[in-house]
Amino acid sequence: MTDKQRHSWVSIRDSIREMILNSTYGPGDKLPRDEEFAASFGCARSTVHRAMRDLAQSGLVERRRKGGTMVRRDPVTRATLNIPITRLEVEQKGSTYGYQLIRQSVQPSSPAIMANFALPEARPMLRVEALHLADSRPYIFEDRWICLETVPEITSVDLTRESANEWLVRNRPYSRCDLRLYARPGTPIDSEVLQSTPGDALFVMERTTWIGEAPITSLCAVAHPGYQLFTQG
Amino acid sequence: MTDKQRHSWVSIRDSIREMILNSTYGPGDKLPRDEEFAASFGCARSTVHRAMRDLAQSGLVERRRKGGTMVRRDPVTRATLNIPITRLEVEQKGSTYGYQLIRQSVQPSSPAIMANFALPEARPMLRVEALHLADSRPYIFEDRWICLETVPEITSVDLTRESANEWLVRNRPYSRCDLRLYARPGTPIDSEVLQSTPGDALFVMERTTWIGEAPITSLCAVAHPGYQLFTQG
DNA sequence: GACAATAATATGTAGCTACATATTAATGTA
DNA sequence: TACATTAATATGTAGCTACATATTATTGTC
Repeated sequence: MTDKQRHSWVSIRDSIREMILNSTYGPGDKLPRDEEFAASFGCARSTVHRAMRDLAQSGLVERRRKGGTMVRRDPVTRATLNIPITRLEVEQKGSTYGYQLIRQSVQPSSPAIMANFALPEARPMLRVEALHLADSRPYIFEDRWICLETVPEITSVDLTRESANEWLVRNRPYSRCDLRLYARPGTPIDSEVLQSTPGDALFVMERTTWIGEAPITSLCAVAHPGYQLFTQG
Repeated sequence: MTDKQRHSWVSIRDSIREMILNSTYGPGDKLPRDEEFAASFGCARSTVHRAMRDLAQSGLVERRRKGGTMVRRDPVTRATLNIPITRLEVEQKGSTYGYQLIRQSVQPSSPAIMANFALPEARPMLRVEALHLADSRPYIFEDRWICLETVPEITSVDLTRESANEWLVRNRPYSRCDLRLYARPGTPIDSEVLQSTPGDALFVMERTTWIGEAPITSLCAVAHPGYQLFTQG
């Protein structure tokens, strides 16, 4: 009974997950308290806690203080996307990276950008349009807005040499990042910049970041036709 | 000096992150050992460990036993996608969900599917083509292959009533999930099923799952024009 | 009965110890 | 020198205690 072998939190997690999946506990059910699980498994509460944290993070259960742990009624697939700096993404594929600043200007934030940041009123921003190249061919076109109040130093960065993407990633952490992915047909402007056919299906990534409540940057990145985004475990 | 206030792992994490970002420690640098950080912060090693785990998971640092902790040379943006069951996604938007089985047949896995699973040879699979509807309008069309060796029970499920999506999520856990996202122009077949214009830009999600080494399902989900995928914190 | 104050409860966190594990560095031997 | 053995080291995990925090249930008062 009280075998003194040590149980890893991974095995405890898998046991609990197994129980949920073979319907010992169904969707919406309340699971036993951590302590009870610990007693039944013959391990410490901290080990069960570690396992439960993992299950909660992966979306299988939901935990609330005092409320206990419940099996989520609506299981979700959680996938982690790794979005590297574009230069590294290109180089990792064995291609030569190129970068081209197209336009740069100070503007009040557009309504769309204000919406992304949920700002009630316009703020002065630096708008940077730039093209990333792989082997001299257009790879990703980005239209980026940088909040000058949050990142005043950006004005003294030479964006013809270093991409705003890279500078921000290396110099500005963010505490929140919203991502939106969709497809849209290429406009004539797209096709000019990306050297693609108008009407082609283009993959678009919109990314908005904050540090605390302060907006940092919001960008719309349009990839060349054929671009794919992967998950990686 | 030795103030006995307790430090939360979150504040420790933020302090370390701050140091990395203001270049106290630069990309590629080796960070002090956990114990040293603990001593300098005046907290326990376990607290530093907790903080470090979080930084490692978010992609800012990399840890190796004995090797120590290093600031990643190539910071990545890690975003977690929540992919709910399609029915719930539709209902959450306040729309009425509909489901329609289009075709279903047992086939040996196609080369493309074998590639997704990295299978050396074909296996018998159930291919299910189905349409998810929102307010009676096409929402997502999915072309799914289910491995019959791993999921033999699927043959006894009435897929005209319950979607394979839902049944699998509720009954088959997976240990690995590969995701691929891209845009492609709609074919005449797409436009027929999705009632869209041929050549329209369509958002495609390919998802392949395994339990252990055993393949479960691989599917290609094509969304209606205008579909967007979000992250959620 | 309505509502505020209080107690009970389950998870969350911090700190400690001890040991496991992976990897590098040092050492010994042919 | 080459190679296997051993030691050293930093992170990873398990177990314990104590306390914090959020939320629910209970109780008391009007």
